[in-house]
Amino acid sequence: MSTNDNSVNIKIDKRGYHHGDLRSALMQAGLELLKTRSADEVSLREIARMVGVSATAVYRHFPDKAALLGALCDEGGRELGRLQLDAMEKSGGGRTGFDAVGRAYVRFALDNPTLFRMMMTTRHAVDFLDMPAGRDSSALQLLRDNIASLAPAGASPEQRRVAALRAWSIVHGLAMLMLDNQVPAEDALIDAVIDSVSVGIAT
Amino acid sequence: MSTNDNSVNIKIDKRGYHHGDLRSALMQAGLELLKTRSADEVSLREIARMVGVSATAVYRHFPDKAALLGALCDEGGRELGRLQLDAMEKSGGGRTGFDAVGRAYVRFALDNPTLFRMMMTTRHAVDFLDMPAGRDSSALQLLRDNIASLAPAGASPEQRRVAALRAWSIVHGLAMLMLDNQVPAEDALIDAVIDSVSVGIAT
DNA sequence: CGGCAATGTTTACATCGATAACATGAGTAC
DNA sequence: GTACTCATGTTATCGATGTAAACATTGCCG
Repeated sequence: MSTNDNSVNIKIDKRGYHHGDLRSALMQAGLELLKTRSADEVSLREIARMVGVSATAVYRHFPDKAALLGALCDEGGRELGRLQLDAMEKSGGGRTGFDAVGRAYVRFALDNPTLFRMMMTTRHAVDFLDMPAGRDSSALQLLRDNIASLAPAGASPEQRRVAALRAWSIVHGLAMLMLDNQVPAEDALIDAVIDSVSVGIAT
Repeated sequence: MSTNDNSVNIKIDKRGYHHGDLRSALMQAGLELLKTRSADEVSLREIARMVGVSATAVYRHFPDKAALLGALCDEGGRELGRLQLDAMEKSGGGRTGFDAVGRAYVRFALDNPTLFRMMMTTRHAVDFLDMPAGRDSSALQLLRDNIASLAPAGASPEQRRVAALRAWSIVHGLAMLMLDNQVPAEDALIDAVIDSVSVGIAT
C-alpha cells in the first residue's frame, strides 16, 4: 500500500502521458473489483476507468480481458501457496499441519471468492497424479507431500493418489459449497469437517 | 431478412405469428446451448434465434435472462433428484445405495457441466442443517436420509450433520475438480473416491 | 539531438441485455 | 358474423461492453 501511495504521488508529481506502471496498476484495480463483483461483472473499461486511463490502454499490456484475469489468477495461485506453506510451518508438520493447510485452502477461498473460483475454473488442466513438481502449483504439491507422509506405510501409490484426491475433494467441495451459500460459512463447521479429513486419510 | 426466413419456417410448422409454446421451446434451446457453452457465453439473442423468434420475444415469458436460466436450474434440480432416487432404488439401500447416489451426483455434474455449475452458484441459500424437507432440494434430502441410516447408532445429531456435510463436500468437490479439469474425469477415479466415502462415514 | 519503439488515446464497430411502442391474431360477447 | 381485447411477437432504440485500427506522446538509445 505504501509503495502504491508513493507511485501515485510520483505520478501526480510527474503527471505524465505515460503511467508509471500501468500493468500492475491494472492488476491491482482488477483485484480490488474482484473482491466485490464476480468475474464477468467486472469490465475492462471499469478497471481502466479506476486507474484513470483510457479503456483500450489495457491492450498494451494484456492481449485481452482473459489475459488480465489470468494474470490475477497466477498471482492468486502464488498467494495461496504461500499461505498454505505458512500454515503448515506455523503448526508443525504431521496431521495438525495437514489440517492447517486444508483450513488455509478453505479460508483463502472464502476471503477471495471470485478470484478463487476463477483460479479453479480458468486454470490449465493439470494432471493430478504426475505433477511437474516445479510448477507454480505449489498448493497441490504441498497436498501431495502431506498425503505421502500421512498415509500408512503399506499404502500403494494408487491408494495414496486416491487419498490425496479425496482430501482435496473435501476441502475444495467444502469451500465451494460455502462460497455458493449452500452451507453457512462458519469456522466451526470448517474445523469439524477438516478434522475428519486427516482421520480419514490415516485410516 | 433472416427474421423473415424464420417466420416462413414457423408458418410451415402450422403456427403463424404465435408460436405454439415458446416458453418451453426457449428453455429447451437454452438447455441445448448450455451443453456446449458456458452460462454467460450463451446470449438470449442466440436462444431466440435458435427458436426462430425475435430477440425480445423472450421477455414475454421471462422477466430477464437470469429468470430463464433460473428456470433451467429448477428443471435441472428436479432431474438430479430423479436420477439420484433412481440410483438408490436400483441398487438397494444401505452403503451401496449411498455410493450410487454419490456417483449419480458426480455423473450428473459431468453430463451437465454448465447447468450444474449454475445450479450451485445461482441457487438460493439453503441452510444445510434444517432443510424444509418439502423443498425441491430432494437431492440434499436424500443425502441426509442416507447419512442418518448409515451413521453409527451412537452418533450425535451434530456428528451426523458433519458427516453429511463431509460426504456432500467429497462428491461436490470431486465433481467440481473434474468439471474444471483439475483432475481427469475418469470413472475409475470416481468409483475409488466414492467408495471411500461411505467407509469414512461408517467409521 | 533525432528518431524509434513503447505506451496511451480517439474513433469505430459488432454484440449484448433491456425498454418502449407497435402489430397480430385467438378467443369471446353480442 | 362483427368488434373488442389481451396475450404474444416484432421493430426500433439505448447504453454498455470487448476489441481493432489509426493516431498521439514520450522515454530512451544512437
